[in-house]
Amino acid sequence: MVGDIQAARSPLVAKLSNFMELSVADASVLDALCANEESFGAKVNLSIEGESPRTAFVITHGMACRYRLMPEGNRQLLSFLIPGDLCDLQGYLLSAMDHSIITISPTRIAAIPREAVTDLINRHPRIAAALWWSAMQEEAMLRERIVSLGRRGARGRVAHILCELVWRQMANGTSEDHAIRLPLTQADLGDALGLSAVHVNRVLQYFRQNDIITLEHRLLTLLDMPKLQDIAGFTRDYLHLGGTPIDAARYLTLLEGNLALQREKP
Amino acid sequence: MVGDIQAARSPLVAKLSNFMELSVADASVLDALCANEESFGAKVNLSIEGESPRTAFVITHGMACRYRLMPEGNRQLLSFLIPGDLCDLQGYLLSAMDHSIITISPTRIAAIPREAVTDLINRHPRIAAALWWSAMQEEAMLRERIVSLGRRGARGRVAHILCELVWRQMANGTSEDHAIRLPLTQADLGDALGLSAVHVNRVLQYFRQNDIITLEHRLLTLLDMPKLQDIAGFTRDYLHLGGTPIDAARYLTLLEGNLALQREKP
DNA sequence: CGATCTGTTGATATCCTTCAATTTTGGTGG
DNA sequence: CCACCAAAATTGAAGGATATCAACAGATCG
Repeated sequence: MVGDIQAARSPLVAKLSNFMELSVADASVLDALCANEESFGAKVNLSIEGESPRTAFVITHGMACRYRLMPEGNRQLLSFLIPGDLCDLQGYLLSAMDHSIITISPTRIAAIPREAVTDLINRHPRIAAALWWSAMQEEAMLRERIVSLGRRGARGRVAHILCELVWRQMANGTSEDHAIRLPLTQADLGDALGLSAVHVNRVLQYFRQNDIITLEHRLLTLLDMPKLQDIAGFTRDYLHLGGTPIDAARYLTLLEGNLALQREKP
Repeated sequence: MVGDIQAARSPLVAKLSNFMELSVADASVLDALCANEESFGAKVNLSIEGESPRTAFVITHGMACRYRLMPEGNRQLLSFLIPGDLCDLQGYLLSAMDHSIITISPTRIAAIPREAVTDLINRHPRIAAALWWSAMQEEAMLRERIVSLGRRGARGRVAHILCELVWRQMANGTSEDHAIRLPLTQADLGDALGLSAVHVNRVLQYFRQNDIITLEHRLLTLLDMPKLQDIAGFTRDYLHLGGTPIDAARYLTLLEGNLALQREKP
């Protein structure tokens, strides 16, 4: 389900296609969401903790992250946002952000008006389901990070996040064969993994010396993905890239049918 | 917004009332969800990693937790589930659980059929919004746990989780004045916080010796909540207990109006 | 009322941090 | 295109927070 046909499509469509076959109509609805792009440079705050959330948006290019600033001045990165990621779809329900979002590399995002979200949910049950799937995937990634921070050593943590980023980029059609652009500094990785930048460096050295990865000029290549996954204890299960259960698919078809019926009536 | 009137209500209604004033009709719709209770003893698995998710459910009594088992045999607890918590509302979209759920103390849950969820979303926009709010709160708690594991020391972690549990129980009408039932062992706390049980013990000793808490016979009392919150760097902001932004409330009223109009037509 | 969890305490080990110095890389203006 | 500056990466040494091991005391439950 990963890669292939989606490669040509927008990252959003490619990503959601991992969940479920989308019709051409569905795909164009999704692509329409990405119409109004805005560009930002690196290290620009898109949202700030305490302020009210910006409109929902999709990442179309580049990379950003959610983070929290601690009283002592250090950071904790919470998640990375890559093309195809949907952010804060229901954010308008909250009065204040509980964390901030900042771009890492130059990034483009497309705002999604509140009404568009409501419309998708009311009139496109299949896409709505895909959005929920996406939200559940995001939650699963947060849980996986908790597992990393709680129970994996430094090597496992670094290995795991590298695997995750590569798999995510394979899923959104943005990677070239186990190699991805990785615009993160070692300090960024440390802030994401609860490690010091120095220690991240030593772990990366170790991976390089054992021919597991190369990482230079912001380009990461996994030379030995099985080994890296083994060090991480990585399974891609939590990304739920395997498609929908049959009865869920049937249920969605049923909902679509009901909706068509309703529309004919008046 | 916390406590008071909700105390008499079901935990679910009490919890969602922190987000938005609910009508009597809304409350009875929610209470109807809790109709079919099932009882479980302590340490009973409600869901198992790899198996297909059970129907969505609400916790009505007791306590459970989500967790992952590591290859070496140790556990990482991911979140605690307490009365009023909604679980896996859209779970039927996934083919396999990526973690397990186990009861901690004897627990009662009420299954929510898939159709009930769809119905809420289509016909009760206000309740649907409350469900989203609840989901966003859950996500925020996961992020906060990441912050704890990544950037807080042992004392901060323990302090933080205690504060969180107390605030959550205040929000669902289950606490008595800074005191709550805490059916967790020190090993459980360690598994949740990425600490050894031994170290959790030492931290608790420290809190007791400094008259910050008492914890005996599974009853936790915060003697000095400000101090504990200070040690934790705890703010309740991320729980979003402060109510809806005005324009979101207006928007929900608008949606309800549209819906009523639609219903009159045929 | 004995068996088994749970909690408590001390001693030792380890992984990771912090600090500090140096090199390398990357970006920017002349 | 080169010189220069700031940011990032690298390396070594020393210290600290927490894990692990082990033994015992207390609580809980059939």
